[in-house]
Amino acid sequence: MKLSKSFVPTLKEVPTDAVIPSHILMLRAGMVRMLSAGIYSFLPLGYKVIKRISDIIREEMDAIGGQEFHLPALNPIEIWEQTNRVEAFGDTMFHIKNRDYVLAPTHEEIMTYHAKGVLKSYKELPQIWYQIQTKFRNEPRPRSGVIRGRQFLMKDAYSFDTSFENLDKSYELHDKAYRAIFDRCGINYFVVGASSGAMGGSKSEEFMVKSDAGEDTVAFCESCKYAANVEVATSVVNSVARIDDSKELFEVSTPNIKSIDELCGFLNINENQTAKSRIYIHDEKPVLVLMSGNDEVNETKLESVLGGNVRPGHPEELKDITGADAGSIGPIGFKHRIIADLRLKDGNNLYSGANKNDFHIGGIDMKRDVPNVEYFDLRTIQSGETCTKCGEKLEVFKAIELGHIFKLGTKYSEGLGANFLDENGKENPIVMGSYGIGVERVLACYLEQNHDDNGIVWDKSLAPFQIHLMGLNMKKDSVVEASEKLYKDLQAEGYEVLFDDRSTVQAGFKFNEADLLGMPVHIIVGDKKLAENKVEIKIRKTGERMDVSLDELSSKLKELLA
RNA sequence: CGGGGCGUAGCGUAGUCCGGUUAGCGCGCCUGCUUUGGGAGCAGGAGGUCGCAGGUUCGAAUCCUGCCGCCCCGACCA
Repeated sequence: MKLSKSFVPTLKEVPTDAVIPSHILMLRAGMVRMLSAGIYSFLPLGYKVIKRISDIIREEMDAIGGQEFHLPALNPIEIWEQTNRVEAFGDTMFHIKNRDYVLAPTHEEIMTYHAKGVLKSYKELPQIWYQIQTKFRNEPRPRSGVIRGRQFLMKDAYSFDTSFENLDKSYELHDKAYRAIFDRCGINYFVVGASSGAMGGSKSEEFMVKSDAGEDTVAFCESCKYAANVEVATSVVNSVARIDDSKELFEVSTPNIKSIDELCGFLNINENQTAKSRIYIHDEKPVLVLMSGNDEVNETKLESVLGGNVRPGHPEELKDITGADAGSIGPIGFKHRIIADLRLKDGNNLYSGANKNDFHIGGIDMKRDVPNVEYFDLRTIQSGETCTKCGEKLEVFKAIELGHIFKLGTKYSEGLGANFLDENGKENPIVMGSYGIGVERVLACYLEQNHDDNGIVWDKSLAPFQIHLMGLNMKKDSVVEASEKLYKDLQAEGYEVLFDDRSTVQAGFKFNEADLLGMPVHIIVGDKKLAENKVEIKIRKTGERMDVSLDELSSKLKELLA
């Protein structure tokens, strides 16, 4: 592709709306342009990379027996009503105004619809069906460029099996395929066991990339590769020590003391001598949750302990329930259910709120004074805590979810009546799995991980072009002649070449733009070296440069781009 | 949906508090000449409903009201 005739609108300056590196680079390298919040047009260079990623996905999906579909984005709303997902998605689903259609946010229903009545016999299973298409979700807040958009490209696959045992096999196939895909894309990722949530599946794994732009928070152990969403992550934590001499309860005046830090400062005590109280509402009834010191309540853990949704009590409610405002609430005299984090188990000589504003109570003995308390793991773990698997330090950080594989079970086959006949002629719902990859996210994550101050650093697997050929002074006939010939020859050898043949820009401009666009190998044709029958090669990733004679160029490139 | 910020030429911005020339600057773009190995120089030029709609005023980018859009934090995230 000749740059003089191409639409690659690069930017020298950073657009103000872009914050994270991948977004900035996609805009600066002329790969995408925004149409509206969370809605992006892919320009030729960006779309070329999207096609590379899609091709890798396609190859690996086909390798496990996947069959590619092309499905409608416009769906009759009735199908979605059969699985109650119009309600489940709520405002996240786009609705068409002048006909009863919705824009598909995913395709479980549609794939199952096609399986229904067609996959009738156990002899026809298993099947793996997939598609790589645009999905639509009315995200309340699109962000981070292409990472969270209102429309986005997704590869989603669905497996159809006769049993949960066979589903395990399909699941394993996808697990392998996903690792192959992300490896080939050059992504540095890790796999997190996730809770399967409301989808009713038994197992689920997320493929994640560490990034401050991520929306998930995960705990990761570098040493043993333990990884878990912080919502469910555990760590080795010592419980507060029990002291031999258990004091009596006593009340202390603590004017204007609200936080644990203030309390510790005021009384000159340690954080682990305190028990923080949080009031949650569950089933319309208050529950007092006691945490040690500044430990944060993990609401996901709390919900799984209590069963069902919880919400923090409103400030107005707190006074009604406890007689005090937040900051002075405690277990002594509290009339409703009390649960506490495991760290507090059987602790004594603790300080907590007195359920009276500006007072705290000391000398609390959990065994003696809070006899009905129940203990659970309720804390949100923190970076630096000890891994329960190997004893090394855990790291907690933000991550982007690139892919998700999970075992759906029969929710959709039952909802839509997709059944098959087994060996005994008995009708059973098809057992399904669901497997997604955010295609643009692969691109964004790659860029997050592969750039330097000058721009993108493409690996040959995703690079839009393998070679960036530059004719430095295109007003000199020798340079024009030599670079044009190279352009043709290299293409004839099977390389994809971006040729900066512009006569209007200077050498320095071409170098900087080449660094921004980031093709793996740059070939620089200048008149001085050409006089010696040589050109210069630059490796983008290392910055290494070498002079190569035209005779040896072909073999050198084979070596570099093998 | 809550909190914060922003909206002036393709991009980046000054001017807005305190209303008053023809809305300024850098990059980019067009023409010409020069230059040609790390984002060139000189000269000339094009390009603006100052987000939109009302209002106040002799006069509004600037003040007031409403709306729209974008970014960040939070809520949300099958």
